[in-house]
Amino acid sequence: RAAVTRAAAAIVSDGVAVPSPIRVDRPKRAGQGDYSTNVAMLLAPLLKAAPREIAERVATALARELGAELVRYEVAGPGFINLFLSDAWHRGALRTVLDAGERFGAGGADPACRVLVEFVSANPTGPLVAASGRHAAYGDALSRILTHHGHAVSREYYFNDAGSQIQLLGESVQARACGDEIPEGGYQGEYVRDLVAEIPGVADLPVAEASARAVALLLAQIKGTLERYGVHYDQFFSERTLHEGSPSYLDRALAAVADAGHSYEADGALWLRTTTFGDDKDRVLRRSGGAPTYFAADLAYLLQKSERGIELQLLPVGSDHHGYVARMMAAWAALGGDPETLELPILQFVHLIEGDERAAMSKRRGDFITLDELLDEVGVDATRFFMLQRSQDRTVDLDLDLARRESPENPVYYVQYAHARIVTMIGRLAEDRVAGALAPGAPWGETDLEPAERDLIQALLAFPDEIAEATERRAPHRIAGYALELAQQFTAFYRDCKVIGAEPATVESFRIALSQSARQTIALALALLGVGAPDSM
RNA sequence: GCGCUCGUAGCUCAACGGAUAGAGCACUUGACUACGGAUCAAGAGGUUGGGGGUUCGAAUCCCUCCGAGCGCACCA
Repeated sequence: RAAVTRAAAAIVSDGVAVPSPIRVDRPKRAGQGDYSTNVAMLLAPLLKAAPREIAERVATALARELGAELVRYEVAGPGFINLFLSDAWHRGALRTVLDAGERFGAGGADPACRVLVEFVSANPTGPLVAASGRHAAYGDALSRILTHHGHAVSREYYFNDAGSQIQLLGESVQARACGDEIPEGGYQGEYVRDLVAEIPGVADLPVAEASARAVALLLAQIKGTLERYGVHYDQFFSERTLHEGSPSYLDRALAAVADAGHSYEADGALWLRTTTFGDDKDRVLRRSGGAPTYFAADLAYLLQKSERGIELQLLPVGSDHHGYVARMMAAWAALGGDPETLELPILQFVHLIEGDERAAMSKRRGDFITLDELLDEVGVDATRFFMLQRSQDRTVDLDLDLARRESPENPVYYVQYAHARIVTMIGRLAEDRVAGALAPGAPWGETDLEPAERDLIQALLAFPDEIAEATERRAPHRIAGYALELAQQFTAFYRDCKVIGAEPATVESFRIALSQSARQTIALALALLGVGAPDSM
């Protein structure tokens, strides 16, 4: 890509900027070269010349740039330049992959910045439900990808430990303990009974105390589930702390929006004029009864985060909360925040399907499948991969009967199998034989490469672009798709090219190195998804 | 009614301005004395919901219609 950019710059006159998103892609169809670029078609309007004529000029300049590495080129279609690269170029490329090691594809962020990913953040009024598995897998994988890309990422879980829902939880537990009817809108799940057993004398405690004890127990349970799922947080942030101190963050946030003239009193309540910033209607900050709303705490939390020097906040929310996006963006703007630094990706629903039935899920009714139950049945790796393989803006239908059968429906097994197979194969070789094959400057032969070898190298080289794409689109599913494609490319290579015993020994060395690079990159991609790369299955 | 998101192979989805729209599952046919058959090869399967526009080029961007999901509290 750098060579193409230089070649383009060489043919434009001074002062003309080369258009920035120059594409250098692997063509979908065979016979269209190893790589293909659209640069001539981008330059055509600027240079006021026919794309194919420009393509010839760029290609001539490119041939000088690349020397013998460019075997030939052709100008095709409306003005694509198809590039055919030498085997030596491919071998050199493999060397860079191998030498990069675990850092392959890393550090592309420019500029690198401090990012906060706040995800799941389910209130501790019950166990995590299966659908939370999507949020947990998404936030965690996104964090891993952003980190690999070079950003400094912290992960946070914001939990509500104050307010009406929490009081309702305490009342529900006490009602259950006394055998009374659960209050209107209260929590009815079996886990409420468990809480009664775990909090001795709960019926006689003050409600606030009962609530606090229940929250502590449920939060510990949630943390345990997340640990099991392989999701680690840097901080669990308590809403209550935003109300504490004098002045509290809540006080300061309210003062900040008041000073900026964005809040007003009406009907006895305090309102934030979110309509100034594109929201449908203004929102209440403090109720006429005097109690702050949850939204007011959101403002306080935004203020608290902005004081930590965070440069980008990512706050994935469920599609049922999408109405939240406009008001959060408005809140951020009212506090003087830069709209570029707050993003709320929307995650579509997970539907659990059992037989023909769509399982309804309600925490309050206690009618739900927990994430722990899902993990018991399906396992961590398969659950994570399933949750991550689809774009976040698609709903996921999770068929429990299918998942229980460990059917090949979930391609995670295919990817893991490819990894295990490489480990076993390389394990058959003596350690010094492998070390020799991988060593810097090891001879890898000069015979013609097989098509499968070139394809596999090109698949490996696509990884850094996939990281960049997944980062920009906040789209971990790109990595899941990549892992699958890479595993398929390796399997095709493995079918066509014998590794152990290949003649001459330099070819064997090269194929050992290629296999090792594939193993390393499959493991890396799976690691970004939080999925294990087993040595055997 | 207003808003957000989504309509792509029989099913589940990918492709987010590039060439003749790709995978997996299911279906049909074939391959196990094999560096791991949890595999592989081949076949069949499409007016990208309809219409219009922008562009050298549109599944992708814009408009409109149709359909689906979800929102539209001084709850969270």
